[in-house]
Amino acid sequence: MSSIYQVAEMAGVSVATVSRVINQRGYVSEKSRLKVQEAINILHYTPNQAAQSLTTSSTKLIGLLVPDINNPVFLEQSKGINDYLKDKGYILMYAESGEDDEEMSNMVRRFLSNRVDGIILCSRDFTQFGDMDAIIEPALKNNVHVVLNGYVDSKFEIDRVGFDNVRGAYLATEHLLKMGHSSIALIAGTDSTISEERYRGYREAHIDNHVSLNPALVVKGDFRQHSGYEAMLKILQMNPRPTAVFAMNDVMAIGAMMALEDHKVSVPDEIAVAGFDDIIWCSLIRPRLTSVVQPKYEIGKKLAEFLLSRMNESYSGPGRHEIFGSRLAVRQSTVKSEQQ
Amino acid sequence: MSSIYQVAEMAGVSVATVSRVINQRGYVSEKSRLKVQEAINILHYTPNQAAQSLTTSSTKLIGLLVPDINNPVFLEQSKGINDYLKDKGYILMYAESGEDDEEMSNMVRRFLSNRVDGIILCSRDFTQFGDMDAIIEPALKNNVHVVLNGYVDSKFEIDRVGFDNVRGAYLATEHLLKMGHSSIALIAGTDSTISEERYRGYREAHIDNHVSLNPALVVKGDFRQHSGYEAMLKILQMNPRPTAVFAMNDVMAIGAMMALEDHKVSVPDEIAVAGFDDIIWCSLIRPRLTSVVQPKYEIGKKLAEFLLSRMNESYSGPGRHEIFGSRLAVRQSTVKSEQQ
DNA sequence: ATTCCTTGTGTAACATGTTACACATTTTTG
DNA sequence: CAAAAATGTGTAACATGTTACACAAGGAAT
Repeated sequence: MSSIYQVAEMAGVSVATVSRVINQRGYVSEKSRLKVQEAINILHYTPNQAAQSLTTSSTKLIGLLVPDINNPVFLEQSKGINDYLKDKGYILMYAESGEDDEEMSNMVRRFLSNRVDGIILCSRDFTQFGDMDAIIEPALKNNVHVVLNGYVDSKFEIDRVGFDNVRGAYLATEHLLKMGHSSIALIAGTDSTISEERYRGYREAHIDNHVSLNPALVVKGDFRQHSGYEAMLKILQMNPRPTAVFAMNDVMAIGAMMALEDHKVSVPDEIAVAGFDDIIWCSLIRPRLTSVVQPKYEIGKKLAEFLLSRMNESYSGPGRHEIFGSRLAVRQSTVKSEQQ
Repeated sequence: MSSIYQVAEMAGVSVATVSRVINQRGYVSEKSRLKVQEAINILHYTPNQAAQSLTTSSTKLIGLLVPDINNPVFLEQSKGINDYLKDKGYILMYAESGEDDEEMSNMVRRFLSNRVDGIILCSRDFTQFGDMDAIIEPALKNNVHVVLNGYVDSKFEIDRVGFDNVRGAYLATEHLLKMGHSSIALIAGTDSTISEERYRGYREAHIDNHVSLNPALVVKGDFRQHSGYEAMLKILQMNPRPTAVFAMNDVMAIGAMMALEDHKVSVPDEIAVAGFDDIIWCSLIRPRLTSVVQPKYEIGKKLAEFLLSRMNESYSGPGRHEIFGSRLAVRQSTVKSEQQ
């Protein structure tokens, strides 16, 4: 790898001059500039970011930690983050962490070691981490800002971007109730704030519409497709059988629909299904899946925006918490053909 | 950010000793080790990768350039790459480049600037780039190895991982012919080696099965969903109307199926549809889409493997070219119900 | 007792870039 | 024309690690 010294030597100038040419700063004569430029081309020289960041103490690197790159929700969020950061000259260091304290901590350390300028942490739920503060403390103590997508109780002033889960679940449940269903099974996710909030929406919609809640209708899943499938098998055994199902995320809803397909139960005529997240698969599957729309892309952008404003110190107050609102996308899976 | 000097001072030893503790190299007394460890904990110290890589000239960073993170094909490939690299201590720098010379070149430069240890370039087709060699030359000239997924003519000794497109297209076409279709429309992709090869498979299957080729049955798309939709509209206008369609990738096949759905043409009874890539969506859509299985995950792993073997110099011969074989996943979209 | 390992630690050079400061020219101003 | 300002360039210090080499001290071998 060629260094600035080699360029300087070839161009017959000092390293300071080369540096000035590259960074377009200070005075450089046209003649010197040309000679330097030529040397750079011949040597295919690129400044070493590592060395650069030693002096500037900025790497233009942002660490992004997501639980699962394959999950369409995080994928689209990442896209929002990337789009916002890209033209500001930042580049992402992606890492996948599963949902596990240990690994998360390691990746944060790895990011710090790479002296990222900031860190974005995404999770389905941070409450599961024993001590989230312990994970982010090393970053904060070293003046690297962190923003989160999700929920945490933290003693630090952290910016968070969230989503109105209560309202979203409320909308989906209300819609099902309005479609005439009075017995709506719920496929829940793992114990977490998200699950709690979505449950609360489900509950409140029942109360507001004067429909009694039946705890027996709640089946626990784990946010993954297979658990949706299994949950639906249990629901099919129920007597009387519910006429609608609300799953706490789309992936489980799709698993549920597959179970219904395998058992030749028609959707939505025999059982209506609604999901949450509005991932792209909702429009692919037939019948198309009714789902709560989460502005994933915008959430990603907002995360990036929060982070950048912290980094360039245009904001440094208490932790901000932006909550994005909900909308329901009504599709075939909840609307009987004769009602269309 | 704390540095090794601060740790050394706090522990009352020299920086060399701290370095030895961190890298577990050389002799360090237990007493010193403990003092250093404690200082590290108190300061939340992490070695600066940038400074580290100055001396070791290794960053443990691998640059990965994909045209579109949202495309399931590249996503799964990335997963394969990431899984292989992760436990070897490497971390990925993802970048998305669209399919454009300029941007690609920039990102490679950016990677070099970050002194990545190696670069993986993915593309649907490299032949579209005027001068691929110009893009990778800066890397190679600086001793940074590059591996590619796809096709290129290069004067350099580059490892490539490809896929047997001819055979894949052959299998899909043959399958359709065997199902009794003699008029098979082809939804082609953009001009590229991939398209050419997939066309060749389509052609050869016809010849081997003594079915005459009809150029009028070929409709051009661009590998994207919408173009598949449009192409199918044209196919529906044909007279006589073909009874089967083979799309050069799944995304277009799915677009085509949506067009058929909108026009109430039943799949596979009136028109059979087959795609290429076997993305996850094939099993989501109804009827499930018959598709050529590309071992995307394995391709990703192989890319990473090739790169690493170059990097640690366990291989340094001429450019290798591994071609993965094909298999057809026959699903509902090509098999009429009474034949099942 | 003398020589030779083994263990433990520090000093200083080096990796690559940025930049404050010094110095030399030119050009402009009064 | 002298003084002041603008332009152009180099030297050296610094950012943060790694590591070769020097030096000490304690035992073991001769």
